[in-house]
Amino acid sequence: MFSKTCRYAIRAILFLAVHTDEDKKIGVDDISEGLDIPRHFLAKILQQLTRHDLASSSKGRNGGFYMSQENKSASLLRVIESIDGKDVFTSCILGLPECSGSNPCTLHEQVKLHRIHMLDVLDNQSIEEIAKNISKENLKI
Amino acid sequence: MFSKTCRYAIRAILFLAVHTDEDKKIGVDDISEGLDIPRHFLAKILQQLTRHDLASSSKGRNGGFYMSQENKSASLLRVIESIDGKDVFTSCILGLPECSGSNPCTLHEQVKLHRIHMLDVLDNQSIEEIAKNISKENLKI
DNA sequence: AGATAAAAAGAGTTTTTTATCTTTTTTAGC
DNA sequence: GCTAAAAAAGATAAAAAACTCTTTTTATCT
Repeated sequence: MFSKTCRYAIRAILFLAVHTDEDKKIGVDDISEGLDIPRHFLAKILQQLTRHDLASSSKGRNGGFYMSQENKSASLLRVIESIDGKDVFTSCILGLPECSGSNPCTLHEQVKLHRIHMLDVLDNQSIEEIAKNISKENLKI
Repeated sequence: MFSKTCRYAIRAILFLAVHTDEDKKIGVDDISEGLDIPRHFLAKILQQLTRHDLASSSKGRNGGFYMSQENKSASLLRVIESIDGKDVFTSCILGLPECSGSNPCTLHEQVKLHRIHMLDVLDNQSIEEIAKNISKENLKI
């Protein structure tokens, strides 16, 4: 479904959403340990996410990564799209370049509903809401 | 969603289902041309599919690939699983090894329905049925 | 039997993804 | 100003996926 990088990104974002805010930052090492994701690779991903305004960071002593209130109001879909590309859920499932509603591939109609549902799940709730649910239900990240 | 190899495999299978049967075989070159898939790579994929009994082949002069009636009665899910592995639709969407119903990850419940629907679409119709629909509706492969 | 045409098998190569290592820049505290 | 601690950036390495080329095996036709 998603690339490994993307799965790491989702988990990192949710981890940050649960554990940080404007006045509670956290370093790559701690995130890496908490999620069991390779340190340096994770650092690259976090850089990418902050560049895309999906997370925040501050350099220097007492610095670290965190999610601002604004960051937390975004949807997971934006995270996914920033890593795996805009068209993960819209491009043809068979990889045909000119597949569309008017010129559909075999699976086009059949997969349509499923994708709409998936988009719905990923776009119609904020990262903050998911984070609250994680804390409440004690879910794994 | 699926690996490139898997998408090629699906298309090759559907192409064979539409264009061949026990007495009408077709060579790799023609399939490769018809679908615009790299020849040698496609050959490997077809070998893999025949080894898994999802397509058939005969060597030597007048040989080629084809789908037997039995082959055509399988579902696309089997094709997908034979290439991308058994657990494309069952493994954790975040890649967590021990994610399950009793010990779910954040997205587990939210994605569950969607996956069941997808499985349904891919498992509850035979390749033959899909092929007939392709011919009838003149759909792209 | 020999030639030919096909898939099968094996052995690369290239590209992309994933991961690591090193250096630079920035900030805070002393 | 100096030091320490952090992210940012750059460069490299390893692994996996995608793709290619060559040889071998098998069947058929003449």
